[in-house]
Amino acid sequence: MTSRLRKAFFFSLLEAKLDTSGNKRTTIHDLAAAAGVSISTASKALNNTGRMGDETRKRVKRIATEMGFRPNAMARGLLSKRSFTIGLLTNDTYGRFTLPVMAGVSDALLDHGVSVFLCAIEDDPALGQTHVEAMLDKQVDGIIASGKRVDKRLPVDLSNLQVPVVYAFTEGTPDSVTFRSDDAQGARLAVEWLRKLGRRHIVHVTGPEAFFSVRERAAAYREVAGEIEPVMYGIWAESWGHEAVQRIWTRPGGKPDAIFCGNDQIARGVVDALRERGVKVPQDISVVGFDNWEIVAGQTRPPLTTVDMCLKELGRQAGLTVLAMAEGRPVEPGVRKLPCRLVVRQSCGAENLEE
Amino acid sequence: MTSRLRKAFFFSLLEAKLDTSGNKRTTIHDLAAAAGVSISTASKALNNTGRMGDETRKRVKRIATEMGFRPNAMARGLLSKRSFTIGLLTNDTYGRFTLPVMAGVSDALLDHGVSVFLCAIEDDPALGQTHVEAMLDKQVDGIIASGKRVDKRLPVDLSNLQVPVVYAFTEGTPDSVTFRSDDAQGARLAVEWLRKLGRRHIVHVTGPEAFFSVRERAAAYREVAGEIEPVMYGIWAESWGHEAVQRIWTRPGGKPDAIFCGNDQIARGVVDALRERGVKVPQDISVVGFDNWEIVAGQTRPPLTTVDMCLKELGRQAGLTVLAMAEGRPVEPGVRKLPCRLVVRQSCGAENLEE
DNA sequence: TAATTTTGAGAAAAGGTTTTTTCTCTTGAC
DNA sequence: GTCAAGAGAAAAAACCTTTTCTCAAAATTA
Repeated sequence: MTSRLRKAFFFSLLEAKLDTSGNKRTTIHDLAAAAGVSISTASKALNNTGRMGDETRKRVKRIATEMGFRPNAMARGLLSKRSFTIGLLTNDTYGRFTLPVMAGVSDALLDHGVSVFLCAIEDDPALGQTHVEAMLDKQVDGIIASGKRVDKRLPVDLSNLQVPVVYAFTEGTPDSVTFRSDDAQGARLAVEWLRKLGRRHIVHVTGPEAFFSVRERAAAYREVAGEIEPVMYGIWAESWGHEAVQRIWTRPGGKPDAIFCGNDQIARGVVDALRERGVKVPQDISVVGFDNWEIVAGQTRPPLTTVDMCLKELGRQAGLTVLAMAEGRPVEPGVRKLPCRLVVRQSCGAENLEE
Repeated sequence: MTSRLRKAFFFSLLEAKLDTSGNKRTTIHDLAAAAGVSISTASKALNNTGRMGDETRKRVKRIATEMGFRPNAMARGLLSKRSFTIGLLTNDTYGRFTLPVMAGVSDALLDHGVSVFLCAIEDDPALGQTHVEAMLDKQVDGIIASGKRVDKRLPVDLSNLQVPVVYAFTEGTPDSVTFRSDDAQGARLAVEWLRKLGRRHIVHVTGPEAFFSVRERAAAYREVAGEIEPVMYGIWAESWGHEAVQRIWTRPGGKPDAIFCGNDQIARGVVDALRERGVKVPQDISVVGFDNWEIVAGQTRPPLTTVDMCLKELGRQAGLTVLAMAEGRPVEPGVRKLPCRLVVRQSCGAENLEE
């Protein structure tokens, strides 16, 4: 029996004895004792650092697995000044935009061992402040601010924090990093698709002109729609889709052969109103939505062809960026527009028309 | 100049000098130096523990505020073995159920300084395992498992964890604490409301019989509906609502004067189908939904009267419970059913009928 | 063979806080 | 004038891990 092994034996007895007192977490101390090495050697073995015999390293790793040892993140963080934690701040209570963003962030960071605090502040500055302070107390490595509108700030000041901040789908401060979708490109995608299908008279029914996204999409529509009509601004609701159809069909003049809607809810209202009028979608008219909100786009009859803003990808990039900043890697400030993609379902009649 | 003040002066100079190197966080050490007291005194002053002069305590607190000192959660957690952090595990990607639960949890725990990790595992056992391990690494004080169905387990084993686990809107292990809504009571609420409005012939159109909630709601329907018809089981989709109306109106026999639907989507399908048939809601027939999913219930024409499962309250209670367990307070295991409430909108014609 | 390098592994410090223990005064009583 | 009590505050230990430093032994070179 070598000295090392004897020591290991002695320690494991000792530990076994102590262990009866309570079911404490196994620490690196226990691991070192069980493996018959010093704490430092155990640490180095696990982290693939330092110098030691190959056999020692393997043995420590094996025993660590057997014991189910997992290093205490707090002790580790105390030293490294990293918590491997970030905060996701949002004022989107429905989760329409935040959940996909969250999924992307989480997906990107999980591999790096980073977990995400979700903090929903519902346009309440006091609540926002409280959440931010809680996050700072928890030593988050960074914060992602997310919203439901790219031209509105969150009701909380993140400008002088000592942790990196990235904005995703919400307006950021001038010198910050901001991710948003490319609304103009998305709108072009939709309108060009309609034109490719042979549609020539395209109407744009959308949300309030006060929204930046609305203006961007409208500008793109005007740019590529060919035969242009005044953009119909309204609200983000099915009822507006209904009303818009009502207006179009009661006014004099020709009827459109396509309607490009500002979001899926409006599109759904439009489709329902058209059906009630006996206008066939997609045979008589094509309708395209925006957002790809499954629950709306998928349940519409027929299911909506719509523009997807790839929010998960947006979240992924925001996550990687805030991580890079937390690790001190240089990140260029500015607004990054991410491309949208078109999701083809049946409201434009692609299959029929392409044959 | 007293000794204490001289010391404070010396230290603050020293600190000022050191501070030029980098913008480190102010620690309790800095605070103690600035206040001219020892670290332990500073700690006790802030935590209202120990003995010291009233003046000293106040001075330390004042200086702490001035310096913007916030204790390092990791150092604190290392000692107290509490991270003031819990994990919320969910497989509900839409967030239909999880977001309200999350809001409640967060709301309940924010006052206690506890933050929430949201971990979305999409029915992927490997992903679930990874998230759970990440949470354990981060030393969460507890875990809330949440789902989209009360009779299904999350695809991850939480039974032998050394942290407390509470189940919310998902099935738990036998000896665990589980929160769920009282589906039977909710269904009774709906049907009793219809009867109170004078409806006598009530049909129940609902989701798949395999769902426990469906069976509970159906049983309650049979119990209080008076004139009973066979429950119409189907799927959770608008299309099923359409089809059900089609079936009811094409079969021989009298037509119902009320339809109690298993969820809001089905109810919406029903309402739309009725309108298309020229049957007036709520004049000719009352429709009531289940879930109170704003985006569906509110956009239906007319807006749906529906049963709200009070998921936020459910989350709140789950949060407080897991906190109690984390603090070692005794918690009785078992299934806790929380009452639902009826949200009256216009699909039952309450106003008209009550006059 | 003596001197030098390499290898393997332990000791110790650091990180920021809380808690327990210890120390130093002051004050009042005998 | 000595003691005891007690207040006020400092010192030290503890929490768990990583990292740097040190040291002994083995291997290599001169």
